[in-house]
Order: sequence, then C-alpha cells, then structure tokens
Amino acid sequence: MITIKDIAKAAGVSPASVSRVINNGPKVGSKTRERIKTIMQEMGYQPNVHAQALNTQQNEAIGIVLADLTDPFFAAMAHGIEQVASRKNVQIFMNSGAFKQHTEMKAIETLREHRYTNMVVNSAALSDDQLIKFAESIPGFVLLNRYIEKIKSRCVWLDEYMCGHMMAQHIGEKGHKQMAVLLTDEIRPNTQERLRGMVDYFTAQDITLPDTNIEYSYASYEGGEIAVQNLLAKGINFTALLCYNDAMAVGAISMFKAHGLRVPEDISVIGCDNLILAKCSIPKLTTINVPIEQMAKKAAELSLKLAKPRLEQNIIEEQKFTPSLVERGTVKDIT
Amino acid sequence: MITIKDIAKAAGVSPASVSRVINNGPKVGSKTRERIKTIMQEMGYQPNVHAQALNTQQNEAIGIVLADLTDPFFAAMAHGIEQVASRKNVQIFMNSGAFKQHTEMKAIETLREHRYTNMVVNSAALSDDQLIKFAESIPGFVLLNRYIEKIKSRCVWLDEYMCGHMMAQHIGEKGHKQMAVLLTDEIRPNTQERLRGMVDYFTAQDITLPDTNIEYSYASYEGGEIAVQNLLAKGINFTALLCYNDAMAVGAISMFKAHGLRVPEDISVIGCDNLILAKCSIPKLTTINVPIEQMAKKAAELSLKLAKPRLEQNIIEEQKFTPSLVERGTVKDIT
DNA sequence: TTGAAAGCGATACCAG
DNA sequence: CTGGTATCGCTTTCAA
Repeated sequence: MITIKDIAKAAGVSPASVSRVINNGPKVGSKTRERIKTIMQEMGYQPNVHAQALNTQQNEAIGIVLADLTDPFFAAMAHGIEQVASRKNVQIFMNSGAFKQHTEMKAIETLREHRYTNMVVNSAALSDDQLIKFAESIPGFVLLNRYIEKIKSRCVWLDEYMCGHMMAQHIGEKGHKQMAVLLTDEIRPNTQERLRGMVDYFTAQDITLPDTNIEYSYASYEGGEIAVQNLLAKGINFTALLCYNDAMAVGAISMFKAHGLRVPEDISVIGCDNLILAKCSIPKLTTINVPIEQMAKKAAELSLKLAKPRLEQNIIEEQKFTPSLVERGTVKDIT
Repeated sequence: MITIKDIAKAAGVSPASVSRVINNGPKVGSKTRERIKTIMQEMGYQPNVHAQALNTQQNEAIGIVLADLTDPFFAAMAHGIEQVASRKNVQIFMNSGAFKQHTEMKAIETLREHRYTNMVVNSAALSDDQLIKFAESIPGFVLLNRYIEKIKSRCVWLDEYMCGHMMAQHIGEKGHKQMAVLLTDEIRPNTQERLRGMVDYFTAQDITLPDTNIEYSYASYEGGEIAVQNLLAKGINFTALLCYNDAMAVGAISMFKAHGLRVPEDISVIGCDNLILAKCSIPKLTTINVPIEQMAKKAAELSLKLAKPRLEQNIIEEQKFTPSLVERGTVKDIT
C-alpha cells in the first residue's frame, strides 16, 4: 500500500505538504498542490482511514443499530440514513440489535470501540437510563423512533398516540362498533402508546373494547395469522380489526380468507406503516403512513450536526413526526 | 478515552503485557493476566480499533456493497451476511451501489481505503475485468450473485439458467402455450441467462415466444404494473406471465385486477425469489425459491476464509446454488 | 515472563 | 509557503 511518504518522496516535498493537499488545507503553493495531486493520482494513492482516525480521534462514518434488516420497516430506516450518509460522504456501520438488551448493548459498545461519534440507534430493549448514559458520553448519539423526555433533543420520534387514535377514528367514522386489536408482544415501547390512542377514542365514542379482543403476537405476517386464529378460536364478534403494522394486517387478511371471511365485505382491516406490503396485498391495505424514511434522514442529519458542535447548537427543533391516513380498500363503510 | 497505557500504569506493568492480554497472547503470567483483566474491566477499557488496524494492516470487519436496502432481495443478502458477521464478531460496513458503475466503483474504493480485507460485493454494473482486478488485489474479495469464470472460486452464484428453465417448465407442464415474459432493464447480468433457460425449454416444446411478448421494465412492483399495462396495450394474447421477480409479479397481478382480469382464472402468473411478498399477495404467488440468504452466508464465510490464507486453501468447493419451485395459487392447470 | 522501543500512516504544531 | 517532528494507541520484535 502506498503511503503519504511515498508521495512526498516522489514529489520531492515533505509529508506535511501532502497531508495539506489531502485535506484541502491552505498554505500550499498552487503549483506544488497541482503537482502533488497529479502524483497522487498516478500512484493511485488512498489515504489510510485508520491512521487518520487515530490522529483526529474521529470517525467520519455513521454507526447504526437496527433490529432486523429483513423487516422492511427497518430496511427503510437504513435506507434513509444511507441517503444522508452518501450525500455527506460518510459511511454506515451496521449492527443488528434484534430487540435483545444484550445485543443492542454490544452493538453500541462495538460502535464506540470504533470511535464512532455519529450513531443512529433504534433501540427497543435498552432502558431509558442506559440510553441517557450513552447520549451523555457520545456527542452524535441519536435515537430513532423512540422518545425519552430527558434527552428529547436527541430523539426523532413518531406521535404514536395519534397513530392509534387515527386508526380508531377512521374505523369509528366508518360506523364500526365491534373492534378487535392486534398488537405485538415483542418489546416495542411504542405499542402501549398506540393502544392508549385507540382506547381514548373508543371511550369518547362509547365503544367498548374488551381485553379479550386484544391479541398479542409477533409483529410479522406469521404473527398476524396466529393472532387471527386465536381471535377466531375465541369466538369473538367483531367487524373491524386494527393491526399494529402492515405485516400483521396482511397476515390477518390471509387467515380470514382461509376461514372463508372476506375483506372488507365481512371484516374491515386497517394496518400501520404504509410499507410496500400495503400496496401489494389484494385488496390494497388501508393503513397509516409512517414517514419512517424521512425520520431516519432527519436522525442522521441531526447526528451529524450534533457531532460538530460549532454553530448555534441550542436550536432544538421539534423532532416529532406525525402519521397520516392512507385510505385504500380494506375498510368498509357500514354507517 | 482510556488507553492501554492507563491500564499498564494502573496495573504496574508495561503496555506490552496489556497488549498480550488483549489479544490472548501467550507469555503472560496467569496472575498478571488476571490482574490486568480485572483492571480493564474496572476502568471500562475499550481498545482503539484504528490503532489496531494501523498496526496489523487489517480490518476485521466485512465490507458489503449492495444496491438498495429497501429491496427485500438485497435486504436478505445483508441479513445473511450479518448473521455470519455477528457470529464471528466482525462488523458490516455498508455501502450502496445502486447499479451505477460509478457508485459501485466508489463503494469498493472506499472500502479499500478502510483497509477492508473482507468484502462481499453484489455488483451488477462493473465489468468482469474491473472485478477481476479487485479480486486479485483484495484477498477476501467475494462476488455475491454473479458468476465470472476466471475468478469462480470467488463467486457465489445461482443457477440462473435453471431458474428460467424451471419457470418455463412449470408453466408448460400446466398446459400453457401462449406466454409473456417480464424482465428488467436495469443492469442485471443474470437476466439474459434466465431468459435463455426459458427460451430453451419453450423451443424444445415447440412453444413460440415472440419478441413482442417480452416486456422490459423496472424490477419492482411499479415496474410490474407498467409492464403489464404495456403488454395489454399491445393487445397480445397470453395465458401465462413469467416474471423476473416477485415484486414485478405482484405488481402485474394488481394491474391485471385493475383491468378486470382474474389471477389465476384468466391469467397465470409465476414469480421468482420467494420473498415475503410472494406469501402476502392474494392469492399467494407461485414462485421460484432463491436461497439468497444462504448464498449470502456462504459468501461471507468464503470471504473470511480467503482472508486467512492458512489452511488447505485449494479446496474450491462449488459455490453454485440451485433454485426450486414453490407452488402456490397463481398458476392454473389448463391441460 | 516481562519491558523497552521501533514503527504503522497521517496530522498539526512550531520553525524557518 | 514549506519542512521537521512529536503524537495518536497499539502490536511486535528484541533484550533482559
């Protein structure tokens, strides 16, 4: 591997000058600069990132901690971050967390070992205190899709309450009175908030939601199937099903169909996330749009900004995002 | 940040000894070793990866170059690699290529700057020669989902020919005679091979596939919709549609439906990949299973193996994977 | 079994 | 403007 010294020698200058050229620093004659640039080109010089990082104690890249790349929701996060990253020419260091406290912790620790100053973390399993501690010691530490009051300037989150409320309201306005709800029992702090939103709406409308009508399962297609099977086995009556996410909703629809129930004729279904799945199901899924990719972008930008404590740092914009309704074909108007 | 020297001082030993402990090296008294370990724990020592890499000229992590994380197919790749990576305690450095020669090239260059010795690359746009050059200079360079004869020991690929052949055969055996095919015009070297497999089967069965019946579009849901629209606009007669991948197939189905055509009653559809999409569509999609996650795992393992040129390196196993048929509900038997 | 010291490649300060 | 050089944190001979 060819180094800065080789270039210096070839150009008859000192390594210091070469370094200046590399970093577009001042204090180099323009002819010298050109000559050095040419030589770097010719010799195919590539700076050693580790040497750079060792000196500057900084790592330009963005580290990200995600649960599971095969879940489109998380993939969308990665994609959003990646866009910011490539625009700013920083790189992504990926590290799956998978909802385990231990794994998430280790992922962050590893990132720290690599001296990442920018981290976008989607943590579900770690406690508030643990995360606060990280935020205090890592300048560019940002939480994606989670809200912690004490470090809210480091959080990019969704109004989960509104999300639940919106689902309930849409279903309610279509005249449904008997509901069932599918939630996830994976550790996702957002779940309860969403449920609260639903319940508040129902209560206001004098609609009762018995505990037996709430089913917990995996936040996946399979989870949706299982949950519906359980619901049906209980012999509960309901005309509408509110699902934690699109994957569950689509799984639910498939299971309804297997039982000879038609959607939306017999049962209305609403999902949440508005991922590609929602468009692909037939009929297309009515759902709540979660701007997760934009949220991820924002998180990455925020992280980058935090790590460079230059300007008026105090402008803490509100990093809360709002969901919106996407009406498609799975909710029937029975008013 | 606390360093090796701090530990050395606290333990009353030399940095050298601490280093030995870190790397589980020999030549350290067992009591000393324990003491040092304890102190490292207490002080919360974390090795500086950059300093390590600078010395050893090695980067333990696996670099991966992918086109687009939001495409479940690529996400599955990432996931497979990630599994191997975390098992071996190496990390992923992600860098999207997006089918552009320039971008893919830059991604690999960046990885090289970081002194990655392990790279799993899913390249579509770069030429054989460019890739061969990389393979020669990077010990752990492995190509995923691409085959280049000259460096086949560095390739993990799918039998694309068989893939196409299998689709054609299944449709053929169900009695279909009039076909249409959806391919992608994105640069994916595998496309033509797949088409060849189809055509060979059709020819052998005296089934003609006019050029007008082959439609090129994006390899996505939207691409499928567009392609079907074009096909329908041309007024072509066909009873079966063979799609490059599941996303296109599902898009196609949606468009058929919009035109009042039922699947599979009026038109049979077969996809390829067997991603989650295939299960979610209603009716569930008949498709070809591509073991992409296993392929990705294999690629990661191969890369790790190549980078450590210790053992009998010469065992070049066959890294070709084979597709398999998954019958579900979108192909009608009309024999 | 331990320690001293020479780098790894780049940066940045201080002289000139 | 340019060059010399200490330094970043760690690994790895070479001596002791």
